[in-house]
Amino acid sequence: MHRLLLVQCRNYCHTQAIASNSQISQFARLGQIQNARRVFDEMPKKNVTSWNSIITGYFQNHLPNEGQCMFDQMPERNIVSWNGLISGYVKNRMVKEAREVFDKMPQRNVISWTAMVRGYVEEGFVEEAEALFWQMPEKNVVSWTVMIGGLIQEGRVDEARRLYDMMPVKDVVVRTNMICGYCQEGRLDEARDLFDRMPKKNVVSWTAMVSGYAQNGKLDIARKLFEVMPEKNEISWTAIIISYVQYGRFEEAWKLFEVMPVRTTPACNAIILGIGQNGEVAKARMVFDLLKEKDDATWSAMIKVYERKGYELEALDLFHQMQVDRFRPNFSSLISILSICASLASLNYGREIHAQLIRTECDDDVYVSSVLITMYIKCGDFVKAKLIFDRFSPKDVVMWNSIITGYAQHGLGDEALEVFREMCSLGITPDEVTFVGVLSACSYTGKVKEGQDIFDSMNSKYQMEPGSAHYACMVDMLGRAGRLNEAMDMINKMTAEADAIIWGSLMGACRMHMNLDLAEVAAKKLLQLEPQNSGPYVLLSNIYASKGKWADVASLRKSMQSREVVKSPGCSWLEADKEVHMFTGGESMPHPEHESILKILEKLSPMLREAGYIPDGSFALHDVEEEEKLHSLNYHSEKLAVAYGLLKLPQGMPIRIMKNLRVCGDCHSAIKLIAKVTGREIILRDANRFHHFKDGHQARPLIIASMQPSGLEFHLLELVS
DNA sequence: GTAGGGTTAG
Repeated sequence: MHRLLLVQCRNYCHTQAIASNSQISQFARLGQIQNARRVFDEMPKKNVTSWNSIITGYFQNHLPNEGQCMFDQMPERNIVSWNGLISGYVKNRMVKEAREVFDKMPQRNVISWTAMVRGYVEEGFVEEAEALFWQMPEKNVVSWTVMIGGLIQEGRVDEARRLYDMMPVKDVVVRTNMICGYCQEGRLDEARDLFDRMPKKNVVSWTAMVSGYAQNGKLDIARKLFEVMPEKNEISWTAIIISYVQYGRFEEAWKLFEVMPVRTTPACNAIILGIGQNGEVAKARMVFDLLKEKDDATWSAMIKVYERKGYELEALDLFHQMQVDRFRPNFSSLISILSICASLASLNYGREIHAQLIRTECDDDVYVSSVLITMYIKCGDFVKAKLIFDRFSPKDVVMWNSIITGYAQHGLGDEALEVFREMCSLGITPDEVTFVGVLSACSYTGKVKEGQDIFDSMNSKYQMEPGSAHYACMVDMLGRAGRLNEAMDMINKMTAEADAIIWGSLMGACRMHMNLDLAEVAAKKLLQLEPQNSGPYVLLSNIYASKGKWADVASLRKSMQSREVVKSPGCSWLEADKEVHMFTGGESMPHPEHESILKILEKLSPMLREAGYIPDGSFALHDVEEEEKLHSLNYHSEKLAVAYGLLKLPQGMPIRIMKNLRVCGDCHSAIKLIAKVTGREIILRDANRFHHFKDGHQARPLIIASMQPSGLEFHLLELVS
């Protein structure tokens, strides 16, 4: 009787220990190492498995020191304990420590060897892995699989196949691995052959084959296979959705996303990026909000969408929120935020992000450096931009493009051409973007001859077919120079249809040179291509009004109303007295000091006229009486901002203004003269580029320390909210 | 499902 009780008691204790050990592992897997430890501590009788479980738990939770410490304290060890230590170090990317354990352990089995081979494979030390693999006293299907995986990882698929053929016994895992290897190299037929000959397929092998087709652009085959696979899991769904997004097939991606049974984080991340970049920003945000388990990529996907779609403030807000939710700013979110600093010309915030990149050692990267260069240039700090550019080596074409485009945007045509020539002399082949940069530099600075030569060289020297952006530059260049007929010839010469940007360039040039006939042609084309763009309506209406064709004016008005075309309100801002002041055209939202601003403009008026200023009503957007039209010109936001700068900023300090739209032609000539008669330097950044005014010229920019004083982003947030 | 080695998405 006693004996029976004792046995029962032992069984009970044994069962209890199993339950507790299992709990330890479960907690550890969930990342709750403290709970795991509590269960461990509370066990009345721990066995070697309890110790092994808690040690593995520490390594899983990236606490290798604690794991080693527990190992050192163990009352007894078995081979599982030693193997656990090896794989623990491997998981923590400490292959050297793993090897020390491997060399020190009293006995090894096939698992010890395989774990060690795996350790080398993970670190990319495939030579070491191979050496060890061939020394193994015995191999099993797992060991072969690990080695084959290492070779595949290195792109050595044929060698992997040789090993695969040598294996005495193959199972579904190694077959799937080999299939993936072929898929990664785009060798789909060989993958498919293995797949078809598999004696037993599982969901993983199906998914591997589906994703193999999908990743190689064979989406329709992938989809067919996906439809017929006997069982799907979240990974299968995610794989095909991500591929649809990657190949720009957002509709199909969304349709599948809607019906997938379990939505995973990677699928949501891809969908946010896909539909967001496709313009459905609100829907993307909905997916973002509904996703409970966000990861780094979720946040950066949404931030990127906001950045790409021009929602700067929302992006900054989310970037802030991301950190409130304890996500460290990651590489891709920092890049998005840098682009936003560039578009807001917020140098100080940009510098902060730069510092953050340096701290996290993410700055030594060709991609980051290019974005940094763009940021510094758009914020007006050429010196810093050039410094980063000069220091980085080797530069890729994107980095060259960053600096060339940057110079172009500041009207520094000579510098842009110089860098372009340097690039070519170093043997870097320019791409489409390079030519857009160089041609626009030529256009802004009136270098028609150089521009034409470079345009011609695209085809003759680089075998590159000019695209619509290049034609737009040429039309702009010829148009600015007043060679409107040549610009029109350029358009007619195009093989493809001219787009809205090209006709817009022609229209702008016609307006500049008062060629009403061609302007009408361009505006009518533009009307068809962009019915929501208010520009051509206004211009046509002005043309008709100037000819007294009032019936045409009225019908334009009508179609504008029926299509609900609205002119997006112009808005300029500048910093004075440590505050950002915003100006809108018209009188709907006057600045508190509106009266004083008007007085300044009134005072300036005779001085400007004397300096040769003729108000140009053709830029005004209403077909009102001429007198009134000229009056409303004075209300353009950029002029108000300049006047306010004159009022508030001390003499000698440059007046820096930003505008959300392109500066109007009248304001351009007026501000040029304001700079002259007041002796002030004025830097205006509009939606398109920078304008530097000094001594009555569109000046060459000096080095500008800061385009925008501190705190802009937060002021903007306040202004909007 | 008590502890140690391998496959599919990112």
